[in-house]
Parts: sequence; C-alpha cells; structure tokens
Amino acid sequence: MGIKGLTKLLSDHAPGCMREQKFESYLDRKVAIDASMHIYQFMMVIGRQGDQTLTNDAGEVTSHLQGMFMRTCRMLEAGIKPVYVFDGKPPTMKGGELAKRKDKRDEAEAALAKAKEAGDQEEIEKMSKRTVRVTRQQSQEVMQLARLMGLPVFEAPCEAEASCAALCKAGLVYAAASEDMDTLCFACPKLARNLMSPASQGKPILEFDYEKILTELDMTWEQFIDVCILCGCDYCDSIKGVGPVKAVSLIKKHGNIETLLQHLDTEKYPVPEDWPYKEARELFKHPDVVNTDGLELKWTAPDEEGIVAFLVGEKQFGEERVRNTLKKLKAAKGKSSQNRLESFFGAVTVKSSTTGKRKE
DNA sequence: ACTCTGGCTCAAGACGAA
DNA sequence: TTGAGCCAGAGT
DNA sequence: TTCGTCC
Repeated sequence: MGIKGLTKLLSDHAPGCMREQKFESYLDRKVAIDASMHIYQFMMVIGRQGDQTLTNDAGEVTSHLQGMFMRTCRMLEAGIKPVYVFDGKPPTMKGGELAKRKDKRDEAEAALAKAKEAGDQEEIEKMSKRTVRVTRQQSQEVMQLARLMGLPVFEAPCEAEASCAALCKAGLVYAAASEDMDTLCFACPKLARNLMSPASQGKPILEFDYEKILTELDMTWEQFIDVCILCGCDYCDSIKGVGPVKAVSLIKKHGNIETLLQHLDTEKYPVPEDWPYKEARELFKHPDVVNTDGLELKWTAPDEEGIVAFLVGEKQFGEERVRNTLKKLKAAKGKSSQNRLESFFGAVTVKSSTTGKRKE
C-alpha cells in the first residue's frame, strides 16, 4: 500500500513539509483515523501462538477488540479526540490488486493446512499470519465499541483514507493519522504518522504539511499526483526504470503524464500496455467520500455499563481489567483541562529524558 | 556517477508482574 | 501481510 | 527492562 519511496522523496525534495511534533501537542486535538488498518494489525499480532488467537468460548476472535479498546483508551487518556473511519467498498481499480492478494491468501491457506499436518510450528505461524482477514462482523464490532466509548464513527463509501482526508479538508479534524502516504494524494492538509508509537517506541509524531509539499516541490496538486502515480501506487502499475527521482524530474520538465509520454523514449522505458493512469488520477482527485456538509463531530463520555456488557458479557473480557482501564480514563479527564492550561501558559516543562510517565 | 531494482534484514500491541 | 533500511547488480 | 498474558 501507499506510494513507493514517497517519504524519502519528500525528505529530499521538500524537507520543510515534515515536522516532528511532541505527543503532548496533540492534547485536545481531533484526528481522523483509518480504523481498518489498525484492526488488521491487531488481528495479525495480538495474542497469537501458532494459529491460535484470542477468542471467546464461541470461538469468535477478540484480538481486534482487545487492541482497539486499549489503543482508544490510550488516545483518550492522552487527550486526543479520535474519529474512526472504516473502509467501504474498494474501488474497482483495485480489483487486480485485490485478486492478487486473494490468490496469495488461498495459497497460504493450502500451505497452512500442509504445515499443520507436518506439525511444522514455524510454518504454521507464518502461514496463519498470511491468512488473516478482517470480516465485516469484526469491523462492526469495533464500530460498536467505538460508539460505546463515545467517539464519532463513519463508514466511508469507499477508501477510508480518502474520507479521513475529506474530514481534514473540511476543518473538522486537525489531521489524518495514518501510516499510509496515499492520504496526501487526496490533498489532506495534514498527515500525522507515528501517532500511536510513543508508548511502545518513543518515536516522535511526524507531521506532513500538504501545502508545503506543493510549495517546495513547486507543483500543482495534479502534478504531485502524477509523480505519485509514476512512483507506484495501488491503482495501477508504474513504468519500469522510472522511480521517485525520474518521476520528479520528468514531471517538472513536462508538466504532466500526457506530455511526458510524448517525449519518453519508450524503447528504454516501456509503458505498461493498458495503463489506466488517468483513472488513477481521477480516484485521487475526486474520491467517493463521506459528506461533510453541516457535519458536526461530537465526543461523549464512555458508556461504562454498555462497554462491560459488550466486552465482558459477550466477549468474555476480564471485568476487573475493563473497569480498571475505564477508571484510568476518568482520572485522566480532570488532568486534561489542567494540562491545557499549563500549555496555554507555556508552563509545560517537557523533559523527555525519560519519556514522561507523569507522576503525581 | 546516478538511478532503479530486487535481494535481504527487521519489527510489527499493550499491559503489568516480576 | 506492510515499511524501511541496506547492499549488491544492472542499465542509463 | 523482560516476558508472559490478554480471550
């Protein structure tokens, strides 16, 4: 997923668009998050031993809920206001890509069965990761949880990233939080990476400023999109032999892909036959997104009993664990306003020698 | 010398008890 | 699976 | 900090 080499391209050609941010600076900020990506990761990683994952007695997987519950609490505790956006139907352009993935999954499933027979633990582990799939029901369970926790939730008509960008463009959120650089192709004013890393790794948040990208590259939105298509995106192939560096210089020289094609030595650089770059461009320019007209985002207090009924009652989470986590959340609420005052008066002494777990 | 490719590596969540 | 970083090799 | 557990 994403645009190949875009991070490096930007740090070379438009370094000013990247800014490191302190985690603390996201206090009270609203961010749009592509929930599907997170769910997928959790399914992949949480609680797996061999082909086992976390499940309730009915055999329903619960890794995604465990992960999202904890992560959402962490964000709220940190004073961040997340909006979750879920993927809708993938664009038909992605069909080829998706079919490929399905083939691979089928292959992996066969390999998994074989590995089980042979009792090859390592192989079982590897293959079962490859067969991970997020079902419709699992997405809906996460939506249910998010609503119980008082967050705004959206089901995007198409790709979640595009709708995150739309929310940001409409000024409803400060940034889209994503690891996926595609988001910038949708002209998302701000992209925040590593938003959730501080706890586990201490990486700072990395912000990308869309306007600065265009300014420093000295390009229009269309030209930037063309560069991304040439680098390689999800929607279509790219030209062999043309990578990030040539993409930039070619677009600078010719202005767009159409003109570029007229001057390109197609002996050296064979253009893929049936190359739908125009359609790809169109998907970036006019994606199908949630309607933001008159939209208002509201955050409400978590419904503790509702959460307990769902996670403990249906999914067999430990009640004490769930209630404790929610208690911490409540405790953090009071601090939020205090921290805001402190930062307002510039009184925050951020000593990041030890990545501050605040003590009272 | 520069650029792109394709090979390889790595890690990937979060908590709390010890 | 993804990405990022690194290093070899090949093409320009 | 590391490691086992979360369901």
